Amino acid sequence: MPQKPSVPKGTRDFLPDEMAGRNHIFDTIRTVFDLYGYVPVETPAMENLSSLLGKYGEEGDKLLFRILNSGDFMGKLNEEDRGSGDSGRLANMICDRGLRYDLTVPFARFVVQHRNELTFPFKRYQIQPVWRADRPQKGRYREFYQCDVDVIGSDSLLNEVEHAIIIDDVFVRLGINVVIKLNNRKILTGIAGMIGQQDKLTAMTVAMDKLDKIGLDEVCGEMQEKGISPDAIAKLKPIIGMTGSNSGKLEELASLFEEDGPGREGTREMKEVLDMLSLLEIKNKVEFDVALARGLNYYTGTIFEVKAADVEMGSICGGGRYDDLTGVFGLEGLSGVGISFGADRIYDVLVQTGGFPTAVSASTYLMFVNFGQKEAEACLPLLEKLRKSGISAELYPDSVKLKKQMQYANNRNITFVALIGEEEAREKTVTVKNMKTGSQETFPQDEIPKYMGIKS
RNA sequence: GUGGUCGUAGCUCAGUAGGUUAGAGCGUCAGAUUGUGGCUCUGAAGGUCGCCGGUUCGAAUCCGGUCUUCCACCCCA
Repeated sequence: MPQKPSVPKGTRDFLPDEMAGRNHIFDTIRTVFDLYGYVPVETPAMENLSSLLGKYGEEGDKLLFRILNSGDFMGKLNEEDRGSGDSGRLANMICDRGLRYDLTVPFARFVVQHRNELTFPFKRYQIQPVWRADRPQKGRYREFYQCDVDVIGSDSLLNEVEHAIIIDDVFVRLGINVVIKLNNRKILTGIAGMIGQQDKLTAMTVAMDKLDKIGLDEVCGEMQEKGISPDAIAKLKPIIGMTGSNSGKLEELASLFEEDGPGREGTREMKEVLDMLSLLEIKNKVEFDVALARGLNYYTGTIFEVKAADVEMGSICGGGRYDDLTGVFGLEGLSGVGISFGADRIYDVLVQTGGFPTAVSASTYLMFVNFGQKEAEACLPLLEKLRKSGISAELYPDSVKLKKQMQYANNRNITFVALIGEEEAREKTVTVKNMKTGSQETFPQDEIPKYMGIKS
């Protein structure tokens, strides 16, 4: 009984044409990461659940893919656990591992584990898939690639500046216009304190983050629902609705905070980052946005979010500073900052903007037609010679009709087809046809590399 | 996780008052053209109409469930 083949919800296959586009993205990002002095690492697809749970907030825990233990895991449970019907509780007992949800938390684990083998500040990049049991939508997948760069073991705001430049550099190279939004968690903390709602910080920021989407009134409405007093909302409204230049907004904001509080510190940091950035030639728009919050709750300082300027898509890059992510793994006082590029969304953006380079994916440059065992054998030394000189070449594997072999070459965008039939084999010649122009010529086999050299 | 939506040939889609053999374009394959692709012409293959069940004499069509797609919420890359 043949079953209809399929892949799990939210996952995808990638065909060669798509891979060309994806590799273009990965190559560009990797080139930039290398250029700024970051080194690559990889970590396993699965982590111990204990490393993952509790790092992303309640929502994150729900979206973790859990891996069922091997062996007789049910036999080890007592009656009460087995029959409890509490699937959440049961899952915790029969799953010890899970698929990673992002690259930052595994990296924190990695840093603590290998601290004695690393040189700090440690600048690493990591390009690997992550998994989230989210409900799929446009630009939202259950398996997708993140491209992370992080510096760990340095408090300097130079790192934030560097990451902003990396963002700009990557998107300029990819030909995507973006808006780089910046904020600082300390500013948000300061605001919450100022309006007397420290305990409602999360509810406040979650609501504020929706400003772009639902507008000021709706944001205020949501905050009211979440139990923030009307008094506090009234104070908050002018802050959220603040407009003007980055420095103007910052100054206005700073004046509202008390001298030594986190709010003042946040504005000071933000100003420093923006001032340094103004010394550089950033092509994309950099915007200080008080309403930017970001969900992951381990961020403590600067936060980043990048959106495509010309396409409606969620954020295509995001990140921030986390002061104590390694603390939970037993290494205190190590601050890090990092950003993550979402390769799959970037791909979707490029598809929509038509931004992929037009060059067709390079495949074989020259193909030998197969006229039979003997003739094919005459091609082998030539194949070898071409490949050694860096020309990608292949021999059609089966001795089938010429028409079919030509069609194959045509479909695969192969530039040259070389024919060594009975006559050519006898005369030690080869006929090379240029598939783009349709012209062909016959010459001694020795001259193939020369011919290719001239033509390439 | 909540609400909605989609699913017909490899691809893009037609096809309902429920009624014989479910169609088109593109692609594929074969031939016209025995050593020459793209263009043209001719022909062919290819479908349990997502899956399971129900209503009916009869279901691609109506109903229920399920899976998938896409969308909103939630959250995020």
